[in-house]
Amino acid sequence: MKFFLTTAIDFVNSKPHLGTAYEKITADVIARYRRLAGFETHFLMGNDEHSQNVFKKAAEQGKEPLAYCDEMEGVFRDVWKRLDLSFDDFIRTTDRKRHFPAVQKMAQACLDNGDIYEGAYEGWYCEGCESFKPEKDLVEGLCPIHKTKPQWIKEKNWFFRLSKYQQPLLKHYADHPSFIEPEIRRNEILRLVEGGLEDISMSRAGQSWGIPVPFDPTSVVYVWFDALINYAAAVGYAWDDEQFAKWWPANLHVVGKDITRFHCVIWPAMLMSAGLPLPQQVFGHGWVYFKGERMSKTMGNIVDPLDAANKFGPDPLRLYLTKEIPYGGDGDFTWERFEEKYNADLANNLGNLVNRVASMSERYQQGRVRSQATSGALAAFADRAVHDYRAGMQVHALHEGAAAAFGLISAANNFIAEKEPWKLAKSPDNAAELNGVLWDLSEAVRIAATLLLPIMPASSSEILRRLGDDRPIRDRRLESDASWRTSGEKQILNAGALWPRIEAEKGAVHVSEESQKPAEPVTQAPPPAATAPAPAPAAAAAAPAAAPAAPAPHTND
RNA sequence: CGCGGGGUGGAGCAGUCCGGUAGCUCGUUGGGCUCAUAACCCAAAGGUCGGGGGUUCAAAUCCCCCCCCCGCAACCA
Repeated sequence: MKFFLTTAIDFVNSKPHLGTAYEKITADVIARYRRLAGFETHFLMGNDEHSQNVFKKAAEQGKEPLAYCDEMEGVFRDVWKRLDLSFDDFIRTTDRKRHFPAVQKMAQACLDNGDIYEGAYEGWYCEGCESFKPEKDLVEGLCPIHKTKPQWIKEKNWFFRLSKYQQPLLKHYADHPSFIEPEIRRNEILRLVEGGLEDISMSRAGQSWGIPVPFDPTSVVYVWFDALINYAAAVGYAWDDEQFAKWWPANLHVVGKDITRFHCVIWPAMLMSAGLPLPQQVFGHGWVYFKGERMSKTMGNIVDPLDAANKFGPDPLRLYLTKEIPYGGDGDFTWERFEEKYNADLANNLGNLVNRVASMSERYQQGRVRSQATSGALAAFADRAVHDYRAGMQVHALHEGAAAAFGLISAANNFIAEKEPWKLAKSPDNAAELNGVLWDLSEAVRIAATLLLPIMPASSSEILRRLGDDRPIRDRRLESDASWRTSGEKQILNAGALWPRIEAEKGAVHVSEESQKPAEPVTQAPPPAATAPAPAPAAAAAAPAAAPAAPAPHTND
């Protein structure tokens, strides 16, 4: 079984912020889950470069647009790498080998199918904004941003006959109820399409930055029409039929809720016109707000995901974003809450559990724990947790998957209190029972860590390593590794705290102060180490320690 | 009649589609334990589920009305 998923490609006129990272991280969790579940998985990400904003930004910096984009690719890849994203491919819309031919082929295919025609677009055009302004946005006839009078201009445009696809789209939605998820987005789109569709412009005249329209060299393909095609372009459309046949159609497009309409309306219509199969599903995730407010550059409240990743490794952030925000809905991020969850879930529960189990194993049995044939209540609990986890993850209820894993962790902590191994250790008569308790605990931890591999790859690998299993992530499978074992033995390593508590007087995570300031000219240097709290270096050290087990992007675990 | 999201114990949230003892995290209080990262376990206090009306044996959940909060120019997931 194959699974091909994508994220939206990003404009490169600014570096990724927490919201962008949220989409990539959750998509990565899905991708890693699919691999763990045994799917042959292809996870695509990329950059969207043919935007006038990108063009302008490059000009501002006195750079050639392409050179600027090359540079930004490095910036993006660096962030993604530090967040431990396991994408298999990264496409850029300036890719002349893959993307250009795909866009041109699809444009031609739509033309050949009679869905593209020449027309004129006219309206108020603001030169400062380089865009048309709807009448209602003008303030006393002037552009509200530039305070200048826009010109009424008429521009030759090629139009895509979107209106023709209203009924086919509605039929597709009806025939494929899970095409749009979650349900709320589906309802929005249904209503939108039921209200009627207008043809859309798919070209721009007189611009140089873009892909030439194959049947009109004086125009370039409009950035949205261009961008959507990346999904097909990446896997071979127009340049490798065999690869394309293997991966297309995509199983899942993960996108933000603001652009679901492009993916649920325009993109499927384009594919229908070009005679290609439609993706299986589009998932429109919600926004992550910062202290209840939308992150925006002008507000200056952009959170840099690397602020968290640099101090604690990517995993606490990955956990927060998947576990604390019901996937599909909006969520909120604050440093206080991040810290709270770090302490509760990682330091107090999972981390401490690993520590107690390892410590007792070492103290009582020199780290050697042998299997026992009979499995008790904890095993039954683990089975249920795995079941709940799969049920959640399969439908992208990532928060439920995470909760299931942590339910098992909690059960294990409970189990310790109930069995009181330290009492058993007082008499040799109880040796067998003690070993049994430790075995059960090590199994529960092993399974919980396995379930958490997609969410916290490096940390989970490290936990598994301490339990005597250092196989790479790519060799692990839910089927075999998330089931309770009744044979074998483990050599358990007691290696110290994975996540030292943040004992903050008002927060060790005080990069927050920086993040709240209005955006500054770009600081690409990591936050000053001097502000790091005492425990932080240890925490940071813990994750990197596991780094070798964490595959770099492109190596596809 | 603009659109959408939301209003659930002190804080932050889930549950609402498929009505039936209101659940989770944090915090508070009391107790337990000592393997562990002052962590862990148990118990308790704390809610008219925004307000009103309706349907029902039964409503946070379904129907109607009202109130309040947040987004809806652009960059932006």
